[in-house]
This record gives sequence, structure tokens and C-alpha cells, in this order.
Amino acid sequence: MKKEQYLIDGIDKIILNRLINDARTPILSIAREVGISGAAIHQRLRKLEASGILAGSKFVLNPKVLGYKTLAFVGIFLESSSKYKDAVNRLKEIEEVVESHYTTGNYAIFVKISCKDNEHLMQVLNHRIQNIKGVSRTETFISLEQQIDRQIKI
Amino acid sequence: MKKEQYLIDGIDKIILNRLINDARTPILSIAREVGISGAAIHQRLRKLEASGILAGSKFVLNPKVLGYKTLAFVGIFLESSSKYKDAVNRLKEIEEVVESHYTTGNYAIFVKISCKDNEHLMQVLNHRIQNIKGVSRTETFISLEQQIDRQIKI
DNA sequence: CCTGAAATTGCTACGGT
DNA sequence: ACCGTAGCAATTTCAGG
Repeated sequence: MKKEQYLIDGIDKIILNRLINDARTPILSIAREVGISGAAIHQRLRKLEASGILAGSKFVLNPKVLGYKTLAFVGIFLESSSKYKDAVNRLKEIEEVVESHYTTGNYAIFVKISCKDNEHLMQVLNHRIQNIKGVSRTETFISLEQQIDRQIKI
Repeated sequence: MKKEQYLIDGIDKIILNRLINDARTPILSIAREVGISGAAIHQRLRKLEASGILAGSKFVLNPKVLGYKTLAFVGIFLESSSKYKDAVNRLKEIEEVVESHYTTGNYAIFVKISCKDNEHLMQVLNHRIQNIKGVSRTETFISLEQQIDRQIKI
């Protein structure tokens, strides 16, 4: 007995596709586009949220305008994988770490870091990440240009 | 003559911090919290948007509930860096590619890919990415668990 | 799954300090 | 430069088919 996956129809897709790129899109403009009432849109949104498909909405900040001009990926090697849990808890305390993944392949942990400049990145690497117990070494890739940033198509 | 960076005050921070985690937070609830009118909040939001700090708002989908359970990072080696522009344009056509970066270090291009399962990931790697002219080889890291996902603190 | 009505909130123009 | 009031449009909830 497989758990039923919520089925979204064409109207749900239109709603989500409009709101994915602008969470403040007027509901009524979507309502007019698909030909149902605004209240019906709200009901569908509540269902999508209850199903977990809709995880929330966010305002997106531009890090560069705030002075955060260096984006980097850092692969972290651990002395042993048993140190993972502690290490990730320490990473959470570092504000510059915006993503953290436990990965297959060379690294144990793979993080995305947002810093003001390369000097700031060096400080975070040498004084914060390398100080975490269990971290043996790191490999850094600086993003010089990001050309794609989107969500999966529905 | 350095370009002046827009200065955000405490009220701006409260506004942004509330909207970062929920773009549909009622403006009036923020207004009551900080003790100014809703109109004043709107004026500040317009300024923040004009300054570029506020890049927009998005609905966040949960890929797993939609059946996208495999998240992976792929480092792409190019035969020569002159192929970058063409390669990234081909990557844009692959829906599963949700991020693409031009990076320093081992790889030329570094992408984040969202797939339904490992088989789907293999298809994307072998039949889509490896088919791009100029791509010599790839290295893949599958994210087994993502513990951190946030924006820079303001 | 939908509509329509009622209350609340969003948004903008204009004026005040 | 920053804020408030006012007015209309949109959002959101609720009752009901």
C-alpha cells in the first residue's frame, strides 16, 4: 500500500508557477487567469501547503548589494565520519555557511559559503571551519559567476 | 569616489527578517511590532527594492514531495575554457540543473542537480550533460542529507 | 471543489512634520 | 528624508451549495 502522492492539476501548476517567481503575485490576477474565484485559489494553496509540496515563501536578498561578493563551495574532509553530527552543529553557528550537505564522494561535508570578500572567506576557512574538531582539511571552489538559479519545473 | 552603500536601520532589519522566512507575513503585523504605519513599511520596502537589497520573493517547493529525492552536485571539466558560454547555455536547457557556477579550482563548471532518483540522475549525467560539446568528464557528489539552508544574516 | 459575502489587510496618493 | 491618514483594491476567512 504505497502512500498516495498528492496529485496537482493544471490549475495548481499555474498557481505555483506564478508564485514561484513572485510570492506577492496578486491572487486575484491568478484567479482571473484561470477563471475561478480568489477563495478557490486560497483553498488550493492551503491544500498544497498541507501536502508539503508548498514549503513556504521567502524574500530573496541580494548578497552582493549587502557587501557579500564572494560565494564559495567548500568540500570538508573529516577524520572519521562519526564526527559528522558535531561538525555540522558547529557549522550551524557560522553565519556565513548558507548550505550544508552530507555527501557521497571525496568529501564528507559539502558547504556553500557567502562572504564579503576573499579575505573574509580566508578567515572563515582558517579560523572557523579548520578549528572544528574532526575537520582534517578542506578544498575550496570560488564561484566567479552564477548563471542558473531556479527550482525544479512542475 | 566610492558608490554609497544603502544603509539599513533597525526597522529595515526587522522588516526583512520577518519577510525572509515568510514573504506573505502581513505588513500590518510588522507595522504594529515596530510601531509605525503600514504605509511606512511599504515605503521602506520600495526603497529596499530600489536599492537592490531586496531581490524579490519566491514560493519554495519541496522537491521530495514532488518525487525529486536525489540532490547532487556535479563538477564539470571542460576541454577548454572557451567552451564555457556554449556549455552553460546547454545546461540552461536541462530542467534538472537548478544552479550553475563558473568556479576556480578543479572544475570549470559546478552545478546543482535535482532528480527523482539515482537512475534519473544517471540519465541526466550520461545522456544530457556528457553530450554537451566541450565537456570532457564529470565528478558527482550526492547529497544524502541537507542540514543547513538559509540566507546571510543581516 | 466551488461561489459570494464580510472583515481584514495591502497598496498608493497626498499632505504633514 | 520619514511618517500618517484616507480611500480603494486585494486578501483571507467563513458559510453554504
